[in-house]
Amino acid sequence: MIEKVIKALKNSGYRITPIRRALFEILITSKKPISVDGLIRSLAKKGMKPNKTTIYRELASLKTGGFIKEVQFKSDCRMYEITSLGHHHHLVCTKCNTIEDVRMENDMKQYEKKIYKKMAFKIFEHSLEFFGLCRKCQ
Amino acid sequence: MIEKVIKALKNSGYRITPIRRALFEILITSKKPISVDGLIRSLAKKGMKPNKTTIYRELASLKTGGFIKEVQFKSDCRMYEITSLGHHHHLVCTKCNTIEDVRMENDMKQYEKKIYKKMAFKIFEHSLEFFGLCRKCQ
DNA sequence: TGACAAACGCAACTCTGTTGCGTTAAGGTG
DNA sequence: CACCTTAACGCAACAGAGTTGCGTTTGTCA
Repeated sequence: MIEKVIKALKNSGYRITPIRRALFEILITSKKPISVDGLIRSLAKKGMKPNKTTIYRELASLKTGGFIKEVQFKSDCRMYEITSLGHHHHLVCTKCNTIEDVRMENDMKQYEKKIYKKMAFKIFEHSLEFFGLCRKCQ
Repeated sequence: MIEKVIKALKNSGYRITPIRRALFEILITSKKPISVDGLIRSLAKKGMKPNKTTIYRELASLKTGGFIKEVQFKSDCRMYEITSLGHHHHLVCTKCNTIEDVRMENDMKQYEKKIYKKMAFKIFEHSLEFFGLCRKCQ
């Protein structure tokens, strides 16, 4: 998995630096959106203390490259996740803050068609987040 | 419309100050989410130059009172809209930045039931935004 | 192994939003 | 209508996320 991504990065002209590799390891094993703060702390656990500027620039670069995706939840916290996980939606537990993924694309396509017919609005992308209580917190 | 809201505010113990009244006039006539910056500029057009602290506190207070709702789109910009418009979703044009509303609650209820059955996640709230091109920008 | 540009670190900065505190004024009471 | 209480307000200082400029380091390719 990681080697596949590394290869894709190389093909896109990215250099494989220790930080970049570690960053992808974290994003891949995390499997759910992670904040800049979370990334920096995960990197610290690997013994790396990169400057925050580096992280921000890295995320911006990888985002324009299409390798990662920015997700916005309530309040502040911008979060990032790997795009290779495919498009999906999030279940955010308002109690323990864990995030689960859900997939239900076919249904959403229906919506988008309906909206285009009704309002002539051409949709390219959407973001859908659910807030509630996870199994454990109910 | 505005008088109805004013009455509801009074009933909830809010005082009716010039700024607060103007704020609701703006939110009502806007009919779509508006940013803090947008609010301050709209107030300026009415000849009011309130301190930004006032606006932030006002929005926080009205939010906990349930009179307004915070909406998060891509990137930064927190936006606010009146709750009396009812729950709905947004069509954000990525070219001209205009925002339209869509309503399709029944369908979403179906989703939430499906998710509960499948994943035992109890949903209380969701946010759904579509990004694309509006009729004019296509 | 040397050259070049991408990647990096550092410091200073910008922008959004917050906090503390003293002042003003909305609205209820006599 | 005058008075009183406290919500609402303004100001200044602050906090945190993210950005910019610039000089240095390092990955990669010839």
